[in-house]
Amino acid sequence: MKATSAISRHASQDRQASLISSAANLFAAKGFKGTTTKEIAKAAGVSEALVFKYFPTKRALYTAILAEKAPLSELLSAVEEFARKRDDHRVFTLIASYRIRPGADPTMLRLLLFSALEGHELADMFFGKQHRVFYDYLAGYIQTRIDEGAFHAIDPLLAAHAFIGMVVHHRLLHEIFDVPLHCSHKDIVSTYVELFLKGLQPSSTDKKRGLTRVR
Amino acid sequence: MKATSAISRHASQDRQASLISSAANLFAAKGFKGTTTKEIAKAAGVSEALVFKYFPTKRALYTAILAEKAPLSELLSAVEEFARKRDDHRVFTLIASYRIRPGADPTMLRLLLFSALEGHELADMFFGKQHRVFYDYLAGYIQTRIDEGAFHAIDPLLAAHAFIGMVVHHRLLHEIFDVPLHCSHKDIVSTYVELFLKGLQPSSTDKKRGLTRVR
DNA sequence: GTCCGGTAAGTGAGTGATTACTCACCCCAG
DNA sequence: CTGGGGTGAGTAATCACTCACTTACCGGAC
Repeated sequence: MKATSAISRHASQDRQASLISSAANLFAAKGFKGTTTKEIAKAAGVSEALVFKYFPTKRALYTAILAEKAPLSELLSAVEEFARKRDDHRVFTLIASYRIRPGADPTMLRLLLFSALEGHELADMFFGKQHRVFYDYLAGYIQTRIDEGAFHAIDPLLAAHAFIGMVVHHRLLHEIFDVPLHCSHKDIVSTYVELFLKGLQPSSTDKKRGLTRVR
Repeated sequence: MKATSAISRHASQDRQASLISSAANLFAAKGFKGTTTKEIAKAAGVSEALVFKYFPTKRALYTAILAEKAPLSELLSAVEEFARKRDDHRVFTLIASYRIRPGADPTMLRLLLFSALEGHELADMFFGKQHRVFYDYLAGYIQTRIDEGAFHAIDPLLAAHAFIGMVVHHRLLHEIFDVPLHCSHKDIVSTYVELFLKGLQPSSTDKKRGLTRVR
């Protein structure tokens, strides 16, 4: 009551943020169409009318969620450090451990999938502009290792897809389809990394021929 | 008009089937909540009221879609033939080529994902009872190859997840996220199969020790 | 202090459109 | 003339969104 002006000087921003996070959770849980503005308001503890004071439409609230989500930059810079050292295991372990964010946040995978399925622009913005960079980066790293002869000749983008596919699929099974993990996360990561790196080992014929197919 | 009674003696069954397929397409495209009964009726070329003559509720129509979808048995028996011959390449190529059905039908992946996200029982029935058998089968095959010393010691279920993950992820990117394929389907399959099989090759230490970890 | 006025935060009670679903009725083959 | 396939015109509920309105808070004028 008294300290209101000091503590919540930016009350409107707080409201906006809490609306966004409430909405993100609900959209992730039940989809855009499956979530009502009344529910969002209730979850944020305000009246439905107020939602429309902050966001002109339900859709605007939806797209606003985007701005809240962190980019991949932190992960990429961490990965780059190991990449510079040509430490394959660390590079891929790191990537697998981060489990191909959206933010390691379990709601983001659902949100992303819902967006893609429902055909919203969110999927394009999120996946197209942020996530796809990641695949390209990984493919680039694999390409340089191929050039160095550390990996055998393979389509690097396909290899990147394969690795991320293994990890993401596991996350998908676990988080979306409720398949229980039958071993620890650490075991999963190390098994996948080893399997993948072994699959990329240069074959004897490659070494002989010095083959490095470029895409 | 004239031959109606002869040709469509089972008019009601035809109607039912066309309603189911129309509904399946729409649910796959826009989700359960995103599809209206009016749209379904229009797509099937009947009045909205008729929909409710055949199915008591929208949800009943949804669950009825299940019965229409073929089980995995054909794929499994084809795979089993190669499995008996211990022809790893053929086994995995076949699996990858079938692209981990639902029926090679592109709508089924969307339908399955929507179901899982929206939390319908369809996901449980479809994935739980049909699809999961497939993972277990694959894991079983991998286990026997490990026992024979053809593959190195690895958690077989994890390996099965990894392989199917690679393929499904690719399908996901392509069909759900509209990522263009940058090489032919055949190339993708053979690359993935080779990568995977190479990753499973027994290491020299395994051979020496005759290691076959069982889960 | 206190009174004023302007402004932003917040709401209850709607609005028209859309939803899943119903019902009285029609049509026509047997 | 009867019964099943088929429909137009509803209905109550719910939806996203609006509006008239109250309350709370602020900086000054006196």
